[in-house]
Amino acid sequence: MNAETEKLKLARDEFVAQWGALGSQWGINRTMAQIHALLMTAPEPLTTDEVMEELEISRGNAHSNLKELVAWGLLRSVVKKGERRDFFEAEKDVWQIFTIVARERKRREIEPALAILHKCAEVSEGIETPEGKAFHDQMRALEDFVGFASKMSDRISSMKHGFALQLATKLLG
Amino acid sequence: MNAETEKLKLARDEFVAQWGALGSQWGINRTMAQIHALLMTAPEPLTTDEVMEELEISRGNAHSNLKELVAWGLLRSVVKKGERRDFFEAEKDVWQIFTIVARERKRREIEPALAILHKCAEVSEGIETPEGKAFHDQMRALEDFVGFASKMSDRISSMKHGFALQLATKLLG
DNA sequence: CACGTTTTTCAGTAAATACTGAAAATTAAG
DNA sequence: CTTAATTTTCAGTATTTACTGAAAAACGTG
Repeated sequence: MNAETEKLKLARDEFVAQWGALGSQWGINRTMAQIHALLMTAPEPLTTDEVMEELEISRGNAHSNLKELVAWGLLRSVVKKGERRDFFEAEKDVWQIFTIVARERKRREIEPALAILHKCAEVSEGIETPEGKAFHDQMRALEDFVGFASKMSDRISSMKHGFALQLATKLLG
Repeated sequence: MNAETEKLKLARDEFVAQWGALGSQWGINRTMAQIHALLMTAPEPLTTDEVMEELEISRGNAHSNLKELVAWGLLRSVVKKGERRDFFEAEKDVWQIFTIVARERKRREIEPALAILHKCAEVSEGIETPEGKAFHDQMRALEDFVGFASKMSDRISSMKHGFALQLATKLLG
């Protein structure tokens, strides 16, 4: 292996390791983030066994995290002609990755929050004590804000990359 | 206790419990989210002992999570005249809460990611193999996007609530 | 359908994270 | 300085979450 290939391997290993560590900060588990990093920087789709070997993890672990990533839409499973095994490839387009993550976070974080806030605003409607009014108002304010953020997220996610960029540039200017 | 007060207590307990459960989905621990919910809906600042009693948690637990929330800027510790104990009150303004959370997430999630991406783009600069070029390009694309998102976050967070709302409304219209 | 290959499941275990409770440190007031 | 109130620390423990490895199921081929 020549010097350049060696250098690339080191950089890529670094990326995989660090991206995995970052995953913990986000709600994502380390292995899942590592697999994502590995496949985002893989020239070709990989099999489960290749992922297992590269990251030194068990089959069960590789399998469940690959499935999870496919469920998110961050990976696709592809079939190669004359091959029985599944291959996995990552979505590499940054705007696509962003919209997928935004949509998933909305589903898992925003929508449940909205449901709670709505219910609490509902049941505290019409309580006449000052404390009751304050609670109700606080729930409504939170509900309105989160609902608004949710709509924003949808709008931006459904934009074409170029349009979002143009709009954002205007915002930053 | 009359019917209305009872109803409010139930609604508030529900909110605290559910907000805590949601916390897990985010990277935040359950107790921290519960304390935040409790104080966001408290008519008056509370002491550590009151938080302990309300949530049935230990002193150590209450203490460390209160400190963490103060560090985030989501709680303030206030002194009452003639009282030795610390009281804690929550920031209740939704726009303030949003900017605090956005700033903290940026610091903990975006900035470390940027550092990694920048370093990996750096060290893979100039590798002449196709794989090296592809890796470098991917790192740059990610770095650019994340850097851009970071700037956007700053801009929006530093806006006045009214202005952000107005701008967003235009965006949604 | 029988057999090798690949995927999926899951009970048991390991690792990471959060919590308790009591002791130590700090603070304020006489 | 002494004492009592309060805050902080932290070793030990509990809980949650993630991982392993092997067995079972599903798949595809002759």
